[in-house]
Amino acid sequence: MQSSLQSKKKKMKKSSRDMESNLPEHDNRPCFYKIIQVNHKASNSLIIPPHFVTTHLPKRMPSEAVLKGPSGDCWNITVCQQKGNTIMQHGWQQFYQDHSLGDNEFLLFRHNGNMCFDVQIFYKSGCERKIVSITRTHRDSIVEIKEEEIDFSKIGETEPQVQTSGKGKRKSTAEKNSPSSSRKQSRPPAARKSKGNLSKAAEDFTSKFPHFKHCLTRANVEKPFLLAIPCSFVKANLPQARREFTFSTSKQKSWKVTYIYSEINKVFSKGWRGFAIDNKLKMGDSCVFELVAPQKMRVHIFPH
DNA sequence: CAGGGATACGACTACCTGCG
DNA sequence: CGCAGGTAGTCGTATCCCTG
Repeated sequence: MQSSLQSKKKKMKKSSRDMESNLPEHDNRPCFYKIIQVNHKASNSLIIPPHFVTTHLPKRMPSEAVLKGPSGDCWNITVCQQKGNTIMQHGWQQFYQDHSLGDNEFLLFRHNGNMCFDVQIFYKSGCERKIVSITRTHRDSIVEIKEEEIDFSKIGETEPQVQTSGKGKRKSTAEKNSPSSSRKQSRPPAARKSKGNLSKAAEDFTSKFPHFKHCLTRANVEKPFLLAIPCSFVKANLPQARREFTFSTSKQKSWKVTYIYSEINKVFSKGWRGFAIDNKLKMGDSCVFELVAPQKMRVHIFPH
């Protein structure tokens, strides 16, 4: 008991060290923040806090500002005066859309001088967004992929190699436990054991985009049609809030799929059913889910 | 280094709600 | 009423990490 407490303390110390290491050192640049409220106004323009304008911006303010996103790409924004406020207008909408800003997300604007701002984006949980925009780089990459246009059906024809899980060095709990576990018996044996059965093509798949691989289970392709998302992927790349994603495959078609975030489950639900049916997904098929943009998922299907 | 406890995560079921 | 969507909870498995 005590040992587990100690390990927890160690983990906490480690995570706090990690957090500290991410903090900018002695950043004295003037800054202001904005919390995004999803509405028509927020997506069209952004008011720069008047106090920030008077204290940090030149009186003869240029009519253009530059926002440098977390990706390093820049957006040119028109700055104008409206009803006594200084607002970012033309160009802001593009920045807003490219970053798919969501409700209660937090933006930190650091002024580098010359109306140039570094922008950091944080989820409402307080964690910084790392994957943030369809930047030029990303757009280029998407184009690259389109140009390559891999023929997935051909890849699927390659002999699917069933990967022996072999991860656990020790005896699994299942082996240790008696086979008469009531819960275990209540489930069809085929419903499990899907893990580690990714096809060779799926195993070999690599991408410059964040992605996760998944071998489809019964629950993915039959009622209740849910697709669980690995927590590690959620933590690293997805918002801690419900979002509508656009799923696409190599066949120039897209589906709207709702991503549901809760303390217990992180799943794709609404819309996934349609996607699974339209693509004739079956238990045992391997899929790679590639996050090519904040709310755009490209799905590579490798038939079993 | 092996064994075992603790824990995180994935898979699944059950149940509720809303809508046609 | 049936179906689809959404949520909460349970259980099994994999993995981490401590101990001997």
